[in-house]
Amino acid sequence: MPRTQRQIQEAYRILRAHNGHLRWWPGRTPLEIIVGAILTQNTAWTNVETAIRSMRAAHLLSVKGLRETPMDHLERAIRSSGYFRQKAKKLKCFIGFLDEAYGGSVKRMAGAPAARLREELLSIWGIGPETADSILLYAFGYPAFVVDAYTARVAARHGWASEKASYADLQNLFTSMLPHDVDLYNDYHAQIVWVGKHHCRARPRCDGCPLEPLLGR
DNA sequence: GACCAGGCACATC
DNA sequence: GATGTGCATGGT
Repeated sequence: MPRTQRQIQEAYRILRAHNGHLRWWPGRTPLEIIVGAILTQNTAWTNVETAIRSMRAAHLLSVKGLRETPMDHLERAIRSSGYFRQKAKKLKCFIGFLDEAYGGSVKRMAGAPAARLREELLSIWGIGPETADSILLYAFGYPAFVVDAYTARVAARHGWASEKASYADLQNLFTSMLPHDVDLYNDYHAQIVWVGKHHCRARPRCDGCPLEPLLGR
């Protein structure tokens, strides 16, 4: 087996043994996961948690609530998540699509084929590849491997990909090296975020990183 | 007070 | 296709 494939598989074994299954996504319903996926764009999750609590208190965590609430009210509720005017618009755009294409039913949407869903999600203003794949994987349970800034960093640090690899490059890398398994994709992404937060930052703290033994091999 | 955080759209070359 | 910029809050 090639070095890169061996390392990508070994990295998961190490992280899984270190952390156990991380049980992502931290959201109660598919709609809440979709909302979280939009709110966490380039934003610390702690800020998103505050926004979600505030939305719940204001009864905005439902299709009806999101559809009917005035823009300024929604903006106030999600203020803590940053870019709140943009994100309020993004949430409204998603609900607009959901109403138009699936009669406002998340459950009906979840039944559509994955390839069609990805195209549709990407056509919605404010939803790019990472958000689309997060929704496919964590809200709808399709095997979409999620790539984020941490994925790029970890892959570059370990020599699995070039530093300027595109989103599609990185996604192809992992999906070609791993079994196509929803539960594996779910946890692998969560584990990469864990490594990113604790070790593989812009200024990496490789000392004590469970993946340190892989470096230089 | 800089720097960073589970991106994306848009303008410009 | 690659590169630059605006969007905004809250923690370190």
